[in-house]
Amino acid sequence: MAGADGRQPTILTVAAHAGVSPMTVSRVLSGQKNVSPELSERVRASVAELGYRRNEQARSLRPGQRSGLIGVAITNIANPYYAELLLGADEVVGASGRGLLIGSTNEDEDRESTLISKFIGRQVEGLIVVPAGARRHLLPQALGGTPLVLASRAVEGARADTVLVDDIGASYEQTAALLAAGHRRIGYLGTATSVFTGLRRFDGFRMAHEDAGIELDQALVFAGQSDVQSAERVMLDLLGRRNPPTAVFCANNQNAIGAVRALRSSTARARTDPIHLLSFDNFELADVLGLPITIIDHDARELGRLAARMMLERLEGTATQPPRTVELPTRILSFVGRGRDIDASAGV
Amino acid sequence: MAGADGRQPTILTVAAHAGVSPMTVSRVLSGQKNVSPELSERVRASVAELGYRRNEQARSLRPGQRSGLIGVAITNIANPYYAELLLGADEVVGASGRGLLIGSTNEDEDRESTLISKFIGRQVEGLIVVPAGARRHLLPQALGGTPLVLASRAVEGARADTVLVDDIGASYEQTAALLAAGHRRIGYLGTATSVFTGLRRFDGFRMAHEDAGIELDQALVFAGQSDVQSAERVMLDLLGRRNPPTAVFCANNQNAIGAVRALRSSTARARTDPIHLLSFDNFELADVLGLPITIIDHDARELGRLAARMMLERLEGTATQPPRTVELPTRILSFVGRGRDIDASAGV
DNA sequence: CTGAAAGCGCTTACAG
DNA sequence: CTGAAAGCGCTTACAG
Repeated sequence: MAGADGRQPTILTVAAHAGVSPMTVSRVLSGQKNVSPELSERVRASVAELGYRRNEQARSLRPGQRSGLIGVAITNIANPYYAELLLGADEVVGASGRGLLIGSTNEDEDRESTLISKFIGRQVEGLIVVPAGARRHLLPQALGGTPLVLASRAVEGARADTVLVDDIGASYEQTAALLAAGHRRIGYLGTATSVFTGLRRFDGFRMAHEDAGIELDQALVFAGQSDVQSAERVMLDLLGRRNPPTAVFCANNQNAIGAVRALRSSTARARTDPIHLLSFDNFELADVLGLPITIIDHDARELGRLAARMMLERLEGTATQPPRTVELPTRILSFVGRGRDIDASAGV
Repeated sequence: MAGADGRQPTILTVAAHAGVSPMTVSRVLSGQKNVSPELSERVRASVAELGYRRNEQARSLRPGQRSGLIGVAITNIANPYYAELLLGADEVVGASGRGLLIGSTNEDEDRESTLISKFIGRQVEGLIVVPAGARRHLLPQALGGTPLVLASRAVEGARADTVLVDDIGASYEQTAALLAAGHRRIGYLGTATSVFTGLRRFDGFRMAHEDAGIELDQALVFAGQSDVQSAERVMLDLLGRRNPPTAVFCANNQNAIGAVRALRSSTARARTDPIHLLSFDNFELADVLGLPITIIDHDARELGRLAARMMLERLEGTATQPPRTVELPTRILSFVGRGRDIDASAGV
């Protein structure tokens, strides 16, 4: 409740109301022991009556005090994958009593740079970033000592704990499985290889071909789609060819959804031979589409939790070792065509 | 870059480095005119060299200065609907130079109350909330003058600009359309009617029945599912009955997805007569499922933008009128069964 | 155009 | 157990 003058009550207002010094109020608020029960009770009553809330900005100004803020910069908040990641980070950070300052970078490095600069200006204790690129603003000298945790994508030269997904391994193994099953023409739909995960997933795809001694047909490779619409267009192109692929590796959820849309479009449905989809990332309803799909699933929320935990360990001084890189394992889900499959087999 | 003592540079560090007073540095930083070009240039050089960043917490401590923070409390960040809303708010708030402090309430009123209290302690300029309930902590006397914008759901007694979706109207009209098309047994899958949107959407459903003089079969009404799994279970129950409904109104995306899952499960697919789905909220791949679906679509990102704009208008003093309530219109998408329908008809 | 003084709301020593 | 003094990093008057 605001005072009669319309201003928020301060620690002085409370002190005057309770008839004690500001220090006593401060001690009660921070839960210190050395306050007599009577004064403590009087302060508490005044706080409640005045609707006083401690000004965290003022508190954190004193040296040794922390802002209680973690800055999170994400390439696209509205992508369900990153929304899950954010929720996981929120869980862990919130439980530590801290708050989350967020911003969507829209895969724009300049926006990311500005955002991070603002976060630091707001005295965040640490930064969790899904980096749009690998530029100067993420290097140690630009961060001025603010701890950094990178999620999903690594940045060369950054001094940062990094949480990755087993992109290369899972892509390699599942591509190898398709090749072993006899597929010889496998299409590739992914983001640009300038994106860290894009490159890694393509590398797994490429290496599986090399190791199997099967030449990769560059005419079937499309690396450059970051949204559903462009993925759908590219897939329709593939489907319309005289000699279309028998399987398609979709390197993220947006590409997979685009591929599904193309497959279910009227013209494509006339096809008789089913195309096997391999999707890196799970997506809603994948298991009930009636299409043969293999999903490389991983827990985005857990990735967010893990990133936040690594951050907290740094902040609480538990982690004094050099930056670590952790790879989250993946889980394989297989759905054969027509109807819903209950028997999703777990692997890796 | 940190100074030699490992501490961040302050305005004093910069002043000493540039050989000017702190005030001159402050003037340059805030872009004031009354500084000679020479000094201004020297200050800028020192700022760059020292890697100085203004401490926003300290700056905002002075009366008349604003924190530049907006607090956003959302029931579930990972729901794609709210993730979109958040992105819309981020767009508008970010463009105003402010930052977003966020938290997921998980539909828990206590968590919401704590979160809002923390936001206010951090001196947010305003609050954007998708309220989990309608308790004291959202009433004017609890907010101490912090402006509040409510999104998706209204709260009685709150002094807040409110952005709603046309829940009642759209539910009414589309239910009426189903009844006019001859449906007499329409199932209902929704969240609890204690949730604001849950009640409004059910009201539209109920009133359409009343006005059409058709009795609503309570045995077909399930209001209490807020996640996909429970919606799927309830839908399977409905489908397993001797006399199942011919259409089902799903009052949000989670219930619709659950319904789709149930419809596509092996046993249910054996059915010959298709069940028409009416979904309040769009969801990914709805148009390519090959099921007869009517979608009541609305733009969550625009809802987020609108909420943020209303907040900014309050903050910038443009809006001095009493709180407003705005209803966002909906758009109707119709997909008939089997295959993908290009001809989505727009309406309302 | 430039700067010395005071104070925003809080907490850290230090004194009793 | 309690409180007066000083200062965190900045900006608002006020003085030159």
